[in-house]
Amino acid sequence: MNFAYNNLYAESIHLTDREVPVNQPAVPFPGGTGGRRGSRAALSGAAAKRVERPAPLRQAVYEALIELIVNRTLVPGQHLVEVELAEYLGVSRQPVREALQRLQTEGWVDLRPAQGAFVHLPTEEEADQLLSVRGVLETHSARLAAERATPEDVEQLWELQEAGVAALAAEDVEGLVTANAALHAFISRLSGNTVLAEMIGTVDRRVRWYYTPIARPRGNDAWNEHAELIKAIAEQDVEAAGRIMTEHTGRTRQAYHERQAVAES
Amino acid sequence: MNFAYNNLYAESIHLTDREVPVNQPAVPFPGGTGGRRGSRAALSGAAAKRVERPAPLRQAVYEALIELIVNRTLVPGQHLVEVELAEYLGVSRQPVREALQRLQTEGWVDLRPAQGAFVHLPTEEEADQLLSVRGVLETHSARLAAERATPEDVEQLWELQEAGVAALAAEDVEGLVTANAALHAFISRLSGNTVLAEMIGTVDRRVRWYYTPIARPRGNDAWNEHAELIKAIAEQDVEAAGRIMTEHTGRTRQAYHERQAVAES
DNA sequence: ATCCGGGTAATTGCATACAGTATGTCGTCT
DNA sequence: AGACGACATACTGTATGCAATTACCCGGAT
Repeated sequence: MNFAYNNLYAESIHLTDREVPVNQPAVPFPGGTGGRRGSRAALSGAAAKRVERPAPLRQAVYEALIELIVNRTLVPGQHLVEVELAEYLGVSRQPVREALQRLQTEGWVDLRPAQGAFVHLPTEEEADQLLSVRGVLETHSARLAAERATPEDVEQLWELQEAGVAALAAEDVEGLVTANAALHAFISRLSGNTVLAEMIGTVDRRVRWYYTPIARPRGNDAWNEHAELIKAIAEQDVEAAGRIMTEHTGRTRQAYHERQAVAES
Repeated sequence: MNFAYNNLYAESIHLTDREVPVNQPAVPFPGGTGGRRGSRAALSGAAAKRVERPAPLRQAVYEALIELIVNRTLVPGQHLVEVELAEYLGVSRQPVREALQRLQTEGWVDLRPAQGAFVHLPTEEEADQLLSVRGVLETHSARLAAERATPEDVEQLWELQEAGVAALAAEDVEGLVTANAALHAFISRLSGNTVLAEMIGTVDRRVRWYYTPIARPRGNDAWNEHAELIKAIAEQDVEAAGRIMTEHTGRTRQAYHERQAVAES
């Protein structure tokens, strides 16, 4: 049953965040085990992306598990048995455990001592709180983006907007979600605040997990609001950008609850 | 050299966040390995805290490492060799590795594939960004707290305030930092948003790491601002609470930079 | 002298083995 | 029949072993 081994590499080796493969600018640190790193002056300018590091298995496992959770193969509340995951992914328990550690701190699974990992089971209250936090972070990011966006950035924003509208017209739910994520991610990057952008990244990913089911009906309004937002950013209108983003995320939050209400009836 | 083994248990077994030792309300999950849990009707009402779970070593290691980082035993940029840490803490490499995973996602260390863990080396820019995000989160939390605080809560706030002022008078830097953390943590809990509170918790802890050196000079003003903030919360004045917190965190941020400027001269 | 090369030591990454703990089941006693 | 208790099983937690990669060191060539 370990067909997935290849799959794993073929599919999810886009080592996105974290796990920095770069070598730091050789800072001479005080304590340390002993300076083992020599200084190599040249080549410092070009931001050359080091190719093909031996991407650790834990990274691949981590991403594979998120994928399995998001697409509901692993359902909330499910007990994740380490050896099962390991066999399924064709690795040993070790990288699985390391991935689980990371998944825990990011809220995807809960680790119960001596009992193991369980796919996180979000309550409606928690989802609401997450959406609330998301609103605050996104608003801040929108304001900063409005301050700093260049015309080229705005150009890119419009392109992302078009992609989203196209997906909307094509009823491409998958594409819609992706486009939405891309737009918000780009704005967060425009903010120039890396810490903020990373935080939004993880929060949004979780939001998307809870929220995917309602992406469709909200689509129309959402992308109109996106257009408004881009306009505000283009005009560097900080207040407007912040206000629109607050409303935008607020409506998303509301849509979530309405959908919940329907789902329970 | 493994005297630290006892230390480790004696000192840092206050399993704070995460690692939920509670047994969930027995949700019947669809997939799962198979329902192994029986239902026990009685005793369900009383919220009895299950005592003394076998706290995993990784948890203790995690906390020990944070302590070592915060108190500068492990200096930023330092290469953390797994077997050294393991020997020092009196455990094997395994729990160390798991702790490092978690430390990475929370920004304490950087993991470079095939090279190991390095204590995170914060740039001034990053510290600024973190302080910026902190301001936003804390402001949100202050507003929510103002909405919901009961007179009893306000009472507690004043007690925390007194503790801080006392530490200030006694020139107790350690106590000052602790009191400050306690006050902010309490407010974040008052917000009623658990997700927000947790996020503030981790952000604040990192801020404290960067910021501890300047806690003293800023102390006086900070605690005056705290008093203002509590007043606003007591009057349930949401706008004022938010504004004061924004200013408060903004000043902290400014103080950080001024201190940096001094340090570099 | 500097740059390039091979060789060596050190360290990570992964796998496996063992021990401890919790759960489920069956039998027995009241 | 219900409840308690011992046994068996499954899974996690921890330790150890092995292979692969990396960084360092030193000698030789340019």
